[in-house]
Amino acid sequence: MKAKARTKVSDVASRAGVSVATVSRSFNNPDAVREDVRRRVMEAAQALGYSPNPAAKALRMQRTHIVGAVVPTLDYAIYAQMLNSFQAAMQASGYMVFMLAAGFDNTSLYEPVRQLVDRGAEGLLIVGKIEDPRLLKFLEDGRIPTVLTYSYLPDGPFPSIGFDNYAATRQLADFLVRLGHKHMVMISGRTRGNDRQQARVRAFREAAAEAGIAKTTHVIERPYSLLEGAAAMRTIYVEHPATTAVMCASDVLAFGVLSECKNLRLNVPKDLTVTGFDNQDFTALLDPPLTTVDVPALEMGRRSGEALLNVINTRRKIGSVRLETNLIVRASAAGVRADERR
Amino acid sequence: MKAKARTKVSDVASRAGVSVATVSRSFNNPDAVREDVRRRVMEAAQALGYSPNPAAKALRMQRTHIVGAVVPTLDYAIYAQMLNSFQAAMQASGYMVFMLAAGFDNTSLYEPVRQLVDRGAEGLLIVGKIEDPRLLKFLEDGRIPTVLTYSYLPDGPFPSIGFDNYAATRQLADFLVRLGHKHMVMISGRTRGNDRQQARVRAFREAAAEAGIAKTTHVIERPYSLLEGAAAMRTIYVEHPATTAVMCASDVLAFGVLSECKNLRLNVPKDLTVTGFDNQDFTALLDPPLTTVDVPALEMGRRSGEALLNVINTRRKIGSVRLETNLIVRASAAGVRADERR
DNA sequence: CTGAAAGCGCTTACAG
DNA sequence: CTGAAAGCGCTTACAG
Repeated sequence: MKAKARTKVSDVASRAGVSVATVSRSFNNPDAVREDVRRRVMEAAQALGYSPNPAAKALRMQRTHIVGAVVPTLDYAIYAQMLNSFQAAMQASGYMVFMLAAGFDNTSLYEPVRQLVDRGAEGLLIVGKIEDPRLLKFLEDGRIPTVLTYSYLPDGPFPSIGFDNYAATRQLADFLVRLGHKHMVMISGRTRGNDRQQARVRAFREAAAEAGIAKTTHVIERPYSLLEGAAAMRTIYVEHPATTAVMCASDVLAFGVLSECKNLRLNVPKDLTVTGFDNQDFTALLDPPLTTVDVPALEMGRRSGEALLNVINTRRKIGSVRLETNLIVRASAAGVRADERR
Repeated sequence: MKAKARTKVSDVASRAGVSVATVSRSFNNPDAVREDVRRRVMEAAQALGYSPNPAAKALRMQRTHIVGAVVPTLDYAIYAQMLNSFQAAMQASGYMVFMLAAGFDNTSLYEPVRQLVDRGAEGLLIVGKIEDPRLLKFLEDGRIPTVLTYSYLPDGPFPSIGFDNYAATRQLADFLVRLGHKHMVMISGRTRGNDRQQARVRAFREAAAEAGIAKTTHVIERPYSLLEGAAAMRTIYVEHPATTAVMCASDVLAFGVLSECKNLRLNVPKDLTVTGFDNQDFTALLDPPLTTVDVPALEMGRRSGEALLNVINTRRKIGSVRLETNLIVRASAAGVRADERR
């Protein structure tokens, strides 16, 4: 068993009794071909199951119609959704996408991204701020069309389609402060090479500082996972027993926390307020339903696709877009009991 | 701003003072080049940041080193995990992957898969049995290396790396029968064009038939989603009030069922036994922890990658691989109370 | 061990 | 409106 030879322009040309130039024109510039000739060509192509060789086409046109998408992981609903809608947008415009799961740390992205470009990616979608100077230089020197997403970064060298991680987190933290919480812990994701997490931690700390409760608030850094959320909750229970609110940087961490609260016989929200981030579908069905922040994953993916196409086609600098987030208040967050207002 | 011209073999050649043939050989057949010459070439390439044009290489070699992966959706942990490990395996061997989310119905896969091949995919990974005759003919006529996954299909035209959906479901159903359940409902995913779901439904029905309880068992078909699981549970509560066990074809459906049970004041497992499928990480943290079936997603992805590489490189027919699943018994499943053993 | 040349399958400027 | 020919950037059989 061996690969069958693909039919090529010359096959179609001889079957239709025309030159290869005419076959090519029939596909790419149909108006330049007499109608009956074009029809004959198309019939021949159809009969032979012809489709142009993408490598030959790419070599000749200097366009691969491939882009690369760099996400932290596929195994997290927000990124999967984003990628789904990005992919759909690109495919609708005739682009294919190479997907790369590169982890959450953006400080050593050069090698993997370089590989994407070497393999033909004409443009790139990258989640978060680029923290790797080599990569930055490579993209700028090579003038590689690049769009960042997830973070809104209006001052950077590349357009970004994202939301304000600081503002969204700050809104939630301020909300908890107003509910009377003075002993709060934030469970953040890994902050190394991750501007989104850094912004969230900063928002939490500054909210606490401005409320005058910096001394009674803490940040615990953990990888995103259910089990890590649960483990972090046990740590909080032991090391910060006065805590009345736990703010998680992701719904998955919060799910773990909620589950551990059951083991610890802590009632949420009576004994403890818990919040998440992302508004994943399961949050509404947790017990109690989770207060969280709605993030426009599908819209980010779609609009990032449009933006990237724009940059690729026009080669012009375009502006960043700041998408809205929404605080979703559900039963897992409530005010502090009078006797806890120390 | 315009794209910068990429450096090409001839640039490296002139900088190193050799012919393009020698540059090419230095990369692809280093032993055929004198050591000092090769070093000079490599230094020149390094200095210029050279990497071979993939389109030119693909055209000349008639190899794109691209494969396509067709999954139902990215937004479901099992497929995301599978794709992650498939991708890693392919990348390790120098292959890039075009990803395609094509939905759960395999009866009209021809167009999207054809696009993958037209865009250069040399081989394909497809989740589940192919139910589209046009696609089958296209793949067989074109001798396109193809590996199926998720389903174990030893008798089909393509090798498969998957598990026995019938056996896994049957094991679970028989387990519930032994616990004394006589009024069972299965919430299955959509069965149209989906051999995995069909096998699971068949396993459930045959288990019930052999236990002599076919008349008191039912199947409800719903899309995979939390909310659909919850909605299905309300339907069961109203239309099949005698039900003592609900078998869900996915953990996500079961999560929805569990959540709805809380609203309905049904205690699981005292009033109702609930089971899932896939052993997603959250199942252990549900309240109560969910009885489910562990599916080897990562192993499927990795081994499918190895199998596909094997077919691409050797062009030989290879055998299918049947992976093991494990019944994970947790608190959500228990025997029927004496007064319910009607 | 090295180089000149052919050719992979396209598209398009040029000539008619 | 159509065709002959050049050329995109590689690799490799061939000659030396």
